[in-house]
Amino acid sequence: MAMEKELNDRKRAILKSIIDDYIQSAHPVGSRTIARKHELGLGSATIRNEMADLEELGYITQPHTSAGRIPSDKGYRFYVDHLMQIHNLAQEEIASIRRAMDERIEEINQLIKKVSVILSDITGYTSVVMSPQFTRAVIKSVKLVAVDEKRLLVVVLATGGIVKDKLIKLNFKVDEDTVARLNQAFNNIMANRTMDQISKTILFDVQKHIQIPDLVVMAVMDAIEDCVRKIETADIYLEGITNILNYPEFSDLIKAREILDTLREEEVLMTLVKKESSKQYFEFRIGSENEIDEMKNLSVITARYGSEDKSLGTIGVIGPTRMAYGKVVSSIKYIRELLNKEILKILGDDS
Amino acid sequence: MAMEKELNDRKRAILKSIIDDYIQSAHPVGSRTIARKHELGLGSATIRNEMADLEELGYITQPHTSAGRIPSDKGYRFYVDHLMQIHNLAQEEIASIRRAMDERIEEINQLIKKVSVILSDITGYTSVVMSPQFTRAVIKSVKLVAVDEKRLLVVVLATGGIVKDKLIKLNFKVDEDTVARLNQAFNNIMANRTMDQISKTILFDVQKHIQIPDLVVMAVMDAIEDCVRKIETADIYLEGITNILNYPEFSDLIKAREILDTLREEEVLMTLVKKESSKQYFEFRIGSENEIDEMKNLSVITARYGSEDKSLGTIGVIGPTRMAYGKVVSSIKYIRELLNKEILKILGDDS
DNA sequence: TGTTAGCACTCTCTACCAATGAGTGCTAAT
DNA sequence: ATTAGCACTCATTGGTAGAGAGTGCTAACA
Repeated sequence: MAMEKELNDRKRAILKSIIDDYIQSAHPVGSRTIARKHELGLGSATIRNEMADLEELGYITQPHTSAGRIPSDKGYRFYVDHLMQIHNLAQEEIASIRRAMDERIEEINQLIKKVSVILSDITGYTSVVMSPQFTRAVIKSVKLVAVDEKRLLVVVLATGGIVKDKLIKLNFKVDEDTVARLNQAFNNIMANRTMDQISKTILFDVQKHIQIPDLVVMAVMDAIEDCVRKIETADIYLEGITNILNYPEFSDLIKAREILDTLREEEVLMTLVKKESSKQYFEFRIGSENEIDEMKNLSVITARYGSEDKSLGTIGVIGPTRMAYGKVVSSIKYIRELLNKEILKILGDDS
Repeated sequence: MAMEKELNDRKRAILKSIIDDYIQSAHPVGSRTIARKHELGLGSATIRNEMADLEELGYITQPHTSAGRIPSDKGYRFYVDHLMQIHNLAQEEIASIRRAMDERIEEINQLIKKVSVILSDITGYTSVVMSPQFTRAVIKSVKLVAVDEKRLLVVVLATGGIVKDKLIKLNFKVDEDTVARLNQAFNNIMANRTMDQISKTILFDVQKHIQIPDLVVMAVMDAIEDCVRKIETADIYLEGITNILNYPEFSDLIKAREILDTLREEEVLMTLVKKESSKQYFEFRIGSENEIDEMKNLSVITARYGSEDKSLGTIGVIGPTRMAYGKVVSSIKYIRELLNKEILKILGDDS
């Protein structure tokens, strides 16, 4: 776009200095500070002129006449797109992540939760991680296990090696034979189908055929549907919400509480984490770019995880617009890799 | 104790007025306020004298010379033991609880979580609910289900109708026959035993006997142990932490954050929720009565739930010492009853 | 003898004001 | 084109005076 041509190298350097400084200090930064701390070989007056230009162009603003400048959302956007440096994680950070990931984790949701904790620990912001979502799961087989006279464990095995189960309680006693027949019947209907390929009418036929009370068949059917739903819907883990309170921009208790409450709403998280532009690997939503009003002065950075061709879920960080973007990006990158490896370990390498 | 005799009726009435007022207003309450708002038929000067006595006795304190009085922990303790009124829940509160509990819940941990949310909603404080804990669970039976060639679902059924399962991944392929033999063998060893009655040596014998690779047997054994551990340990649900930010006593961001962080630690919650004096049905820990330093100006109210003779877990509320004790007690009472009923529905009525 | 009105006193809180200082924009010199 | 210098702006800080709420004490009263 034209925007990129708007700024010559010197303006870019100055903008970068301002933002780097502001991210670190949280104070409006003035021309003198830039002239001193960052070695641009320019006097403060020159910088002052450039800053006036940058303000005119909308990259920075002045909270009041006699204060320094702070980046606008547009400024951050330019920073993220063109200026930001992504320095690698420090050796000790890597070590601490490895340490945290050390213990063997067998369940996928536990893994997601742990990753979420690590991400918020390492960045110091709030993390949000979505568990893998397997849309239109194909049922490989169904198993029914009689737990006791009146209870059945329904196990659904889907492609990709995913297993979900559910315990149901019946009003009737069912004998071994009945369970076996149910088992058979359900497998016949369901194997290699997705849930929406299974019409209730087929089910109805079977029901007549195997002579088992309607209620039992229905209960099992419901349980299976439930399992599939669990496979197909994603859980969201949010960690380190209280980190929000660390940042001066939220020192207003009322505001802070508002944000905390907003972040606790499942739907809000969903909109943060949903796959929007499927091309991009990383996605930045900076301040006012967020749809939700309460988040207009937060930034959200998300990335897809999963294999190259098939994204499984999203991993992300929420913080003030004045966020250490570079650091967060490198953290997410690194943790994303780890997560991918671990998921492979759990799900196995069969597709 | 002697303490009770220390206070004549008039002093009690005044103390009650002070505390009621302070709970509601959060401002130090002066003699004039009491004389006006509460109809005790006394002049402010009289009340002033009594207040001086109450302060001497340690029930109230003065933040500074020219301020009103606020209750001390000792004052709250007396209030809770002798003065507090437990008014029933308002009709509309009951309605809103019922509404929230309306949908059918099948899993016990979901139930606990929901109860926790309701409790924090209705009281406006933070709630903490412990899931049922079945100490020294007796295994009724074990079932192994071959999910696919290399994976086994281990299902443990314990008395009380509790079922837990775990999926394990083997390094070997196992055939139907092997699974059947494993199944048989484990049931022989484990049925009607608690975990600690099962020595590894017995297991070892079996292992030799049935001619199945050590690793497989071990893996299954581990999984069973894991299931039993899950049955025997309690989860804790904490809801409405951000409510903390609503109360002026925590308007200091640093303090607030400290408390939020403390409450996120599992061990802390454990000490709050552990069954201490097994006689008492309700338990109050007021301010300094708490062991943990960070909680010295919080109060915790807990109650046991479960049947008369056997307590299953704990349900409680955390708030500032200036808490609406009466309201919280009635809320917990009511919700406790609902919880008991729902648990019975889920676990069934067999012991 | 218990209760209360009155009063001097204490201490926090708020409003207001002046001084400080960081930062700017503009002008003139380099 | 750059920069030194200067007048100007405005948030922040510290200090002070006054208001207000509440107390303790004394003296009067039932």
